Amino acid sequence: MRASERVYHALREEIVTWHLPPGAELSEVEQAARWGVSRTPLREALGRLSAEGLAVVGKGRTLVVSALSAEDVRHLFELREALETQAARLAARRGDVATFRALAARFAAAPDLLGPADPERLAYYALVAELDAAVDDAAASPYLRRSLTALRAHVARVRRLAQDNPDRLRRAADEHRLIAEAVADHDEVLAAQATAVHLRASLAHVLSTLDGPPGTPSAGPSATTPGTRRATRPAAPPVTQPATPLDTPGDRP
Amino acid sequence: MRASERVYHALREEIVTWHLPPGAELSEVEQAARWGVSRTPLREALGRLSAEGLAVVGKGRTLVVSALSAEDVRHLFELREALETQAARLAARRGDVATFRALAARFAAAPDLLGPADPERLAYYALVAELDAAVDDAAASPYLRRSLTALRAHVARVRRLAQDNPDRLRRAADEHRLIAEAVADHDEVLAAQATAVHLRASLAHVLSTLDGPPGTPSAGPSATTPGTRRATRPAAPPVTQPATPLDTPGDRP
DNA sequence: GCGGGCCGACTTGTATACAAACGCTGCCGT
DNA sequence: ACGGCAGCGTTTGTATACAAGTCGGCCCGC
Repeated sequence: MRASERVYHALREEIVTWHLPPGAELSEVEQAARWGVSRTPLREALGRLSAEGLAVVGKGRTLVVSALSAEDVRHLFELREALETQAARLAARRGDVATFRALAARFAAAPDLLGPADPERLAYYALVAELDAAVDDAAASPYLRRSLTALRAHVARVRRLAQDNPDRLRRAADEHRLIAEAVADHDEVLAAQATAVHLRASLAHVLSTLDGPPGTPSAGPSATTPGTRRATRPAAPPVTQPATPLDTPGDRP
Repeated sequence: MRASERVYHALREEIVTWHLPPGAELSEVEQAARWGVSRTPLREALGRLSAEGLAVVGKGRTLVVSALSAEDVRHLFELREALETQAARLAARRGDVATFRALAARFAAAPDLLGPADPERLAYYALVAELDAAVDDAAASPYLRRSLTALRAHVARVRRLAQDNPDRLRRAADEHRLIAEAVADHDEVLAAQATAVHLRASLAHVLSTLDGPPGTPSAGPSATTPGTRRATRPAAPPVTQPATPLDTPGDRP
């Protein structure tokens, strides 16, 4: 694979997973040395990240990882609603019934995925990714797909920002099931509206984990216990900390 | 200004204006020589064009100007509908009444701009651009704005592809007026729907100038005369011709 | 005669060297 | 003591040199 592409995917992954938090400086020489490539392919990678909005120019000419405030999340969901409702509408128009009926069934069984095992919910999120991919394919709209692909990186970053509790995930699974059912029924209006419903609920959940730092009520870990939030993650109260760049990965010196 | 940015804007303009038609090869060395810069900034420019979808990889690793078939136009408008209806909705929610009332009035008077003078309709299209900018500002949604900005290049390219007759432009002006009125009224639903109406009408017009090469009926140049279509433009029947790269611009040897 | 493989030229991908611009620090003047 | 300015250092922007891969054509063998 080309060096520029390899570095692009690696940096993108680090940004999405918050290993490179907002505000982290993306110095060309430093990153080039870190990934064992020259500045030329690295610049290309940074250019793509910048075009995607994952990196922005800082104070000087320095490129930094873009911020992600609560306001940014709101604005991001405004775009997301536009794109995903349209994708759902087109998928409902053109999609294959069996595909989405099967996905709906798997979402109906999704609570089985949310047991104590798999604390990262990898199986659940893989299922969500499958639905996204199926919608993209069914929509069959290249320009829309391109925009959605760029959007997904930001969405994934938000996912890591917010705390997902099992209760929310169960509700989300049902929202996804409704979307899949509507698409399978070729019901364009319902598919779009079900998508909008899901996005609004998702946004409300994300914002609730951001605005209420002490511990707003709602639901606990598994039962209705008003337990504490924000357990495993490195905690991001102001969301935009200056950020430490982290040391080199597993490359040779 | 930076060389890479200058070349990027120049190439983008050439692509949008069909001076570089679909299929035209964007050889690095050739274009670098043509614009009097090195390959490094030129590669950055090509990277941005590629990220925008204005350039795609051809058969080898050669980059060519992206095609724009009737099917592409349909797909483009699927994205456009998603983005612009949302922008209109948000603008209606947040926009300033006076601004859009004034724009509506100017669109009401738009037929005055469509006289025999100004055959390129620069004044009219400038007004449309003003409305677009006002909607973008009022929507105040950075992620959405970014996507819209990228989209506009493709839309501008389509505009040059289609033949705009005064009759269609008068109708379009009224559609724009309705959008501006709805935004001024803070009517989100109507603003989005008026935008959708305009886009569907616009798409239908564009496709009518593509699918019916001989001369479908509808309306003539100014009256109801069933005149001939396709007058001034270089004529693009298969839309995707191999394209001649055109000679160098006004740069020193 | 036709197919496969080799060779060559041209393209892009990468590395490095050079230049310019910006920020920062320290000093000097008021 | 504070503000401004100048010099320096570090950063990005650009150019060029080198490497690698690929496409096309040609030749040879079957």
